[in-house]
Amino acid sequence: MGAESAGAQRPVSVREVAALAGVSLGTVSNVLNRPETVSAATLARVRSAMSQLGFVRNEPARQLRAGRSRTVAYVMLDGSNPFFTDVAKGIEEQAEANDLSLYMCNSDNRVERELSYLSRLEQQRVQGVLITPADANAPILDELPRRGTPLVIVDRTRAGDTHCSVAVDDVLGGELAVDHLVELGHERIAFVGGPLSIGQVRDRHDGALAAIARAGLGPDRLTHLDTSGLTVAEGRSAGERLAGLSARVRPTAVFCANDLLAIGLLQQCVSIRLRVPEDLAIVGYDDIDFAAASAIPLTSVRQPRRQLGRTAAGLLLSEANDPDHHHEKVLFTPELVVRRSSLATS
Amino acid sequence: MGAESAGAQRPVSVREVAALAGVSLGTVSNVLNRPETVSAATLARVRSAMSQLGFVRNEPARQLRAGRSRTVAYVMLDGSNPFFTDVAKGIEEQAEANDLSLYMCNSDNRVERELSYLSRLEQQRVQGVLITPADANAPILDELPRRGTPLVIVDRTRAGDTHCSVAVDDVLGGELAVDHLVELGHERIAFVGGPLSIGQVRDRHDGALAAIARAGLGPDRLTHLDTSGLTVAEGRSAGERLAGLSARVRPTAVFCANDLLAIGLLQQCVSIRLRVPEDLAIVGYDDIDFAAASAIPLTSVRQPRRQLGRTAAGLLLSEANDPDHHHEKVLFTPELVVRRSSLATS
DNA sequence: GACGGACCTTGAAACCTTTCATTCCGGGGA
DNA sequence: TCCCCGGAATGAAAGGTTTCAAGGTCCGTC
Repeated sequence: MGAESAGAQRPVSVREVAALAGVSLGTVSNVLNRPETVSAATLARVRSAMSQLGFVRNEPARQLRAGRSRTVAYVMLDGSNPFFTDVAKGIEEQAEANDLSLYMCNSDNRVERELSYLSRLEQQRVQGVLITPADANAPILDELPRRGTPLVIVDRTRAGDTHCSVAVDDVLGGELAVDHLVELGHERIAFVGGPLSIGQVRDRHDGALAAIARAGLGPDRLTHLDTSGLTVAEGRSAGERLAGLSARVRPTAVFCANDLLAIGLLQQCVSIRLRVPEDLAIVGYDDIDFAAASAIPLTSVRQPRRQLGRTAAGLLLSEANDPDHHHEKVLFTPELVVRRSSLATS
Repeated sequence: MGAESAGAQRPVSVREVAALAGVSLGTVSNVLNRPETVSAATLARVRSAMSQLGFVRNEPARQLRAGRSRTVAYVMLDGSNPFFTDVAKGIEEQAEANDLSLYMCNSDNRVERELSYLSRLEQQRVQGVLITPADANAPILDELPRRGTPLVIVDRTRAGDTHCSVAVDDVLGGELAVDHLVELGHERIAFVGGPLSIGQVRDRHDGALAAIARAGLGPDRLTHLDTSGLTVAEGRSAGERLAGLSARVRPTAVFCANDLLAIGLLQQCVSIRLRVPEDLAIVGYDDIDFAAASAIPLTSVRQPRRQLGRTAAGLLLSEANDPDHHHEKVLFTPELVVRRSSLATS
């Protein structure tokens, strides 16, 4: 059974369509690309031949001839972090509006995968690449545009005016979070997140330090609980380490580098009956949808995710199509959303 | 500033590499595809010419000549549902192991987007398509394979032996969930989810009904709270509707068609001080990572997500490469994971 | 010194589409 | 009746890569 379906017969080309319709290749092409120049009768005949044969345009051939593709790509840092899938939605909106396909690739925070995707995309001759890089200083990020593939950096920036980039002010975000905690009277605060090699983490940490300093507290008041990634599991493990400390030295508040960490941490706190926010106030970062839905609704630093994506895609299209495009760095402002996890009320 | 960077100069072709290295086109091609047949000296010369000129292989041209691409695609139903991104990871593993690129597309549950992606992918001549379809009966799902693009259905099945598919027994999953609630003594149960046009929802509902019947309860004991989608927000709104009922008629337990709904519902319950599980037991579906991390850890029906993806990709590759491939339907068994949200203990 | 063979390299053809200068055709105006 | 014109259709060329049969070179052997 099903044996007859195995044969993937050679696909139909314009040549065969032309033969069946009794016209030349050029006419078939005109039907596809400039139907208004073809007489009604011919149009109908060719179209009927197409559907009769099941003709499908060969995009690679088209692209080879045209020299440019109708595709952009987004290489995201972590496909299972809702923050990035939301950014991707913004990109998608913009791509759709311009009749482009969007390919999403997930580097999963691994530099070698990022490299492999970028090289593949370059070979595909995509119209441009959006990327949240694992390593913002990777040389490949320079090479692509130099060789003709526009590239926009998303959720990161980079010194120099070699790229467009769209980001959110992570230092400010860190300040907002810790300012809030300081205002609530906390004086022993932990920063949970890592590795610091991730730019976003470093910036948020710097912001936290700045806020501590501005509050007149010593830098020793900000403990750094390092993690090896920004996942729920890592948050849980940070929670264990925190729980191991005696109440006297334990921080009274935690600022997590993202919401996944915060959610993991929160979960661990709940399971060991550490009260949030009474025993430990928690602030996350990103304000993903799950933040509001977690054990104790999470105070978090919100970033304009959709808009980030839309803007980035817009810049990419400009770079790809506008001959006198100038690189531009857009920096959005984050916003603190206060919820129960940081408010020691009733 | 930055003006000199605008020029996307014509990319380098093998022809220029050959000229610089002083060899023929064929030799350059050999260097790329069969380096072992080229003498060491020539190899070095050609490679140096390549890097000197910044040569990048033109994949569309390659594909045109070769007649097949090195790419597979996954069209997913909802990019912001962690379930699907986890499935995607499984697919990715398999693709990576076979040196294929994976393109992810997000149909966002909209049939017209699904159609548009499928048609684009077909034109791209991808090696095959994995899809979790919005409409499992869409005729396009037949047309693609008929015209030569293998297609595997993920997390759904379909009558007939026209496609490979990989799914999880959703009817059984529904039974597991409701069996559990019935065993706990619940006799007024609600099923939250919709629209029923989504196959997964229908099957889980059917399973729930079967369990109710098997327990000797009338079908009226299973209320259906319809939703217009499977999102956190819809779950919240279902929670509001539930809260509007007086305690006498309100169900004592809820089975949600997926975890996003359950998380939204849970959040709503917490905020209106409906106790979970004492006043309302909740069971979700998918066991996404956030399920364990939610307000009250969520009882949920676990599906082997990664394996689903891996297996599906494996079938796709078999269909694309094995001349005597036979269509196969794989059905995995779900598993109930019991957590606090359904256990009325201390 | 000629021959066979191993090892490299070559060049033309093919993949499918699009473009564009050219040809064809019928009709209206002079 | 002839010419010209516009609309419609044509066909060759181009785009970058890969394949493959054929050609070339060098060495060892007889």
